[in-house]
Amino acid sequence: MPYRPSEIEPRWQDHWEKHDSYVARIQHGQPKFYALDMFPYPSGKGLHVGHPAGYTASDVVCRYKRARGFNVLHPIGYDAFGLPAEQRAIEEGIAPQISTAESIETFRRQLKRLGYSYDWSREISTADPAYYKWTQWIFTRLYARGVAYVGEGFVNWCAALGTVLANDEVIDGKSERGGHPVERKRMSQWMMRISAYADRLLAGLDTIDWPDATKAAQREWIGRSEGAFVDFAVDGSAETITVFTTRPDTLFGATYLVLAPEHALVDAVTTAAQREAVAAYQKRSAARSERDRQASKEKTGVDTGARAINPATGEAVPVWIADYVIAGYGTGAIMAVPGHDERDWEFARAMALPIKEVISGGDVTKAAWSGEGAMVNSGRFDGTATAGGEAIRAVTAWLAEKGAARATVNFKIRDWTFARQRYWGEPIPVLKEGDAVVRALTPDELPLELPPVADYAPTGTGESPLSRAVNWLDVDDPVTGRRLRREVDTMPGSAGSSWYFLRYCDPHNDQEFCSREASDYWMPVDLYVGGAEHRVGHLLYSRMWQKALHEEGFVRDAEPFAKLRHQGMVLAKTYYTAGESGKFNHLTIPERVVKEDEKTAQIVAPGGGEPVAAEFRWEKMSKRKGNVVNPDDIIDVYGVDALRVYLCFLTPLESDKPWQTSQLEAQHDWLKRVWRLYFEGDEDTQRVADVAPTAEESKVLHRAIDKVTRDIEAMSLNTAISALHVATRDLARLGARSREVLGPLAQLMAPFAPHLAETLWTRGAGHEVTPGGVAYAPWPVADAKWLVDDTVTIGVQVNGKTVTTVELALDADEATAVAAAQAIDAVARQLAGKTIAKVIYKSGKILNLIAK
RNA sequence: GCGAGGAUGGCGGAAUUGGCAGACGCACUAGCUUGAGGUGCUAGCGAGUAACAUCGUGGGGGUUCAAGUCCCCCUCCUCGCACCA
Repeated sequence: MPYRPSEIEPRWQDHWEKHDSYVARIQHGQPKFYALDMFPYPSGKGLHVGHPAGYTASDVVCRYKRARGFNVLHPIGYDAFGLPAEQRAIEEGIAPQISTAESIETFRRQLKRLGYSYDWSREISTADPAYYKWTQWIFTRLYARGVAYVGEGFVNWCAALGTVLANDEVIDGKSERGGHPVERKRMSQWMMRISAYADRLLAGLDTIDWPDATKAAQREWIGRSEGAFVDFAVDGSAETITVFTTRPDTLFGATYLVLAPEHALVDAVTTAAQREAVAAYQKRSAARSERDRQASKEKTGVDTGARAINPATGEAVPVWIADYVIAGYGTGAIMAVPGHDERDWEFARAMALPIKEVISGGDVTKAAWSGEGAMVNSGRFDGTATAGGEAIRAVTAWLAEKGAARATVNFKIRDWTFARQRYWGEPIPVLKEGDAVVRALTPDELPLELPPVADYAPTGTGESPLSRAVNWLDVDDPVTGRRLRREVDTMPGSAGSSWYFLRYCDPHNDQEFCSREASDYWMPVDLYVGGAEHRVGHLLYSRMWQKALHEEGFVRDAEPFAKLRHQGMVLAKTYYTAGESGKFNHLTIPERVVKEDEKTAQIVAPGGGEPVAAEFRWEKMSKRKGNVVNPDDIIDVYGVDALRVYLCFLTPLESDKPWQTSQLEAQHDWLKRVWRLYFEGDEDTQRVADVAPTAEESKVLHRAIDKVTRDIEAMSLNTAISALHVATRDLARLGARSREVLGPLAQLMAPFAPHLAETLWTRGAGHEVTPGGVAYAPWPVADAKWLVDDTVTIGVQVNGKTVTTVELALDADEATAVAAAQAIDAVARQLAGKTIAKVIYKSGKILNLIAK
């Protein structure tokens, strides 16, 4: 019988499940390994092959680590709250509780079919009250610490969705979901004071093994900059305008101030004459969405009529408002130094404001000079060099003495809007009287469960559909004895995912979110694999929650994820046909592809007809583009082991993966060849025998052990598979049948093709069937004596150019090597008529003859 | 504009960190096998030549006995951020 994945795969999956093969238990004294996958959002569409790309990589590592003696925790669950289920509820009237449960069932079935070594006893769902009880509890702790607070701020209001969105849910001024326009609106909101953790979030990055790009993105997002607050007294007023600047050394060149249109002092300082123009400008700015503001870099603004005193020069400078100054950054006010800041220079030009040179080195009549130089026109500081920051320190110190400045550190990161006017999220566990929060719920009052509602549609007023749950809404509070109202906002989707890695450590604990014993043992996560799209969202929020819990002593570690790797997206071809313009921009889902070359194709459009010309592009799989591959279909034909091997082999982990069925078939064919190393004939006659391996066979095996081991450690799974290709090919050629060779080979296969490997290990190599299976058989160790040859082939160069190769004894000395090289015709030809002036010989590497 | 990462055959990609460029696959070509169920085996496959010579890792310079790898300049691509003072 040939290799039949459809028969062996379900059998082994049953075996693992029945024997709890991958259930993790705390074993003090045994090294632990915690491998985490970013848990999926269970959509109604089911899993697509994008999910297994990352999940397979972490599963390979887990299976390898078990064999290396680690106590492995590899859990899975569902990030179940979120907009899609709510949209379905609105459109189809299906309660999110029900549609989510159905989706989870589909996901669970599909994930189990993929043969991952998950500990299913730890499965969680963020929408399960037993889970979100603790999300709510953590919220109350954060509230007690003042980390969660109600703040007035500008939020992204999306009228079409009837809700407020987080910054990272807004893309190009439109909602991430649906692409609806988003505008800025002032609103009272639950916020998370992530800004208070800015320094620690920054410092922690130096302690963890994460991709550089991801660290860079987080640093950028946090946006630390050193500078100073500088006070400008408003002429003829008691008000003071404080600006933030990173260049106090340019203060003598500050020829005007600019306030953000929303700045709190605008009304107070504006003169009567300018009141009308200022009001008009403010109104216009408010109506402009972020998108509009960003679309145009053209400088606009209005003079408030006010004059402020430059604390360095004592001069009165005009105070303007302009929307190039951002209300939420720094103090929302700047000192404009047009001579040395490009934006200020442009604004000064447009508004005919004075430009003054205070740093030498450029020509400020032509452009702003932002380079280094010496201070000029700066009184006592003239001549001070700006390089090295001395000028900045000197000016700041001088002003500080006068009480007009304070050195400070400013962060770009804004507090995290922690509320949605939506139904399908965790209820925020507080009681209010009017707008005032009276108290957070106590632990024994949790979970505060989501009540059923009749209508899930946004109320449109900005209030969540929970405001319709009248019986739930108002409570006679036993603690205060007052009639109080529940918060109708719910938490954002990122709430439940900000701590799920902790719950996995202790998923059934109903006394604590996670015991210290469990988190001390399992945390931190040793390997986290997931998409790069979560760089500044989830991966930042999770770090913040961990830090907050750490601060309170609930967890030991300050960082949750010791090592992070991203997996690439699975891409598939999308076809575009020509529109009237002649450009290939019409997405067309082909019924059939007739022929195809590098960029173009002939396709038959849906409904048949003549083939038409099309171009294809590699794009992320999506239902809309008709290029989704369902793992079930692949597994039906090729088996899950082939899919796993294919996903590992196709590209390095972090690269995007262009879907190529022919490559998948090739890996399936390879597994068939491996099968034939162990079984032959229609009756599956066992080929493996108790015979001593030949030297050649040992060499092939031990080199594979060495390479596969190093590659898995480095997460270079594509090259590990290629090493296995080589080993199995060579062993087949050698006709190997020794148990001493084919047993370990099955173990090397096991992380990648676990089902096949179980069969090869037991029925093939004759090992006993055990509850844990091949995953727990000690990983083979490469014997160094097989890794080196007696002889080695090295390159022979003449004057640095490779001429040929020569086989030498490993320990051949220089004279021997030169003599051997000279005996070769090609070398002799190159050396004809010349004498060897110098010999460079690196034993085992290269021989280079310098001849003249 | 700023930040990060890239550029190697028709394609995906290898290359103990300076030492035989193109491992392993796909696609393609040829031969054998098979001749109902996504076959199996063998060989070839950077360019160029009849064969050598030769030329080849985005372009240009440099360091070195030796550069895909190190240094300088440039071009292009991808991803973040983007009027952040």
